[in-house]
Amino acid sequence: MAATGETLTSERILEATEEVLRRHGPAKATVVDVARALGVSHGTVYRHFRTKAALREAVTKRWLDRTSELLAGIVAEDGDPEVRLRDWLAALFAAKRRKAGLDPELFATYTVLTDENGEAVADHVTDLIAQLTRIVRDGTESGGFTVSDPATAARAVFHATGRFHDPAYAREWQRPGIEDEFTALVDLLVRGLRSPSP
Amino acid sequence: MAATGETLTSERILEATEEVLRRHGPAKATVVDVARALGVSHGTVYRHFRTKAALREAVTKRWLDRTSELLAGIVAEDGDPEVRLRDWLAALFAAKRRKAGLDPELFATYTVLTDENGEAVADHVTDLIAQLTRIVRDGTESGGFTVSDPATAARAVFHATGRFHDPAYAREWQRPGIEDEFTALVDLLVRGLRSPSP
DNA sequence: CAGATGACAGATATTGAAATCTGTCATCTG
DNA sequence: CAGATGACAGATTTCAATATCTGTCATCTG
Repeated sequence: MAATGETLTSERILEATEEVLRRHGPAKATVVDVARALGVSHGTVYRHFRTKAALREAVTKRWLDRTSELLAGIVAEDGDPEVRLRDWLAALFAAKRRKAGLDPELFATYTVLTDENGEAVADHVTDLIAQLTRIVRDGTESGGFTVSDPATAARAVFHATGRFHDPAYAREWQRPGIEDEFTALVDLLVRGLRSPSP
Repeated sequence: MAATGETLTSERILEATEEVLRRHGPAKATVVDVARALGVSHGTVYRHFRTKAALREAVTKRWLDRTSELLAGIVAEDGDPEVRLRDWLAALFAAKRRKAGLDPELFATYTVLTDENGEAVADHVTDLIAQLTRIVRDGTESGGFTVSDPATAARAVFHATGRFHDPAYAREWQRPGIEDEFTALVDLLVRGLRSPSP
């Protein structure tokens, strides 16, 4: 019997799971904990998610999607593609750095989750590169950028800036001078995109 | 009493330590193992290295230095800086990828060692960026590159290519298409370095 | 009868006692 | 006496017993 009067939805299970992960961390968060938090038996949770791994993957996807949505707004703007590219990269860096700085434990928890859900991360990366591709293509069509293959260039830009968005580098995001390094790299990449063909 | 007639040098201890690490892996390699491999008591090893951590750090440095020396050869060549830059980056990628592919366990062992010796790695990175800076400066002076600060640009290039030399990405180095990604990124960076000032 | 339950088997994690290792140092040896 | 040794204390790791968890399913309930 549920402790609240609300219907038990997958959505509510995901919220409870996030809370349990926040409280106990990724190593100790169990399906039993999630069920207890919801006031149901753990068998009920398994009615909505086939396995614990599937539940954790769903939580991971939700988390990644929040970032995607934030950045999609910048892609949709109209304005100078170069400015949008810089804004997009800066927003990605800022979002990650903010999360890592604000609640390092929670960030570490999600880093564990992303490490164990390679496919969800790959999808997310595909999504982000598609967003970047759109900006680069806009820049190519409006004449600011001179790349032959926007998708390839976008992929290169994404991976080149990994140091500023890959959680593996989170430790470095607190260091002084990191902002300047970010700016120097983005400047170099933008110069490369604008450069007259070789 | 040593099993061989040779004098016990720090060098011989380092060689034995590498062998023990290769055989037992980073988690199980002990100072006692190293002493046994040399036919001496473990107290003797402590006469040459104050702690186990210092011993492992020395092994790590040796390993990193081998890569530095390899690349220093390319820096010293004379020839088109753009070509040297491409060669240098390709050599770094190839060396890492070769090691990771040839003996994944040993590579994993050294990845653990580098993870626990942040300072040695930082020195190594400083060294590599200094090498890159020399190439970029040459390119600037001979007119091929147009950057205002070669050291900053070199740092940006190094970090931009992290995906192709940071052991954290070793898994991706086996994937098809990785060569093309590498080429696309290096092309973009070189275009950025050559680009007329903004 | 749709949805929830909790007992259950096998897998995984925790725990605490025993074994091993690290680092020191008084002693030994060539 | 420079260099090596091995006994030792405290720290760390191993191992096996114990507890908890995951995932299933026969049963229950509104």
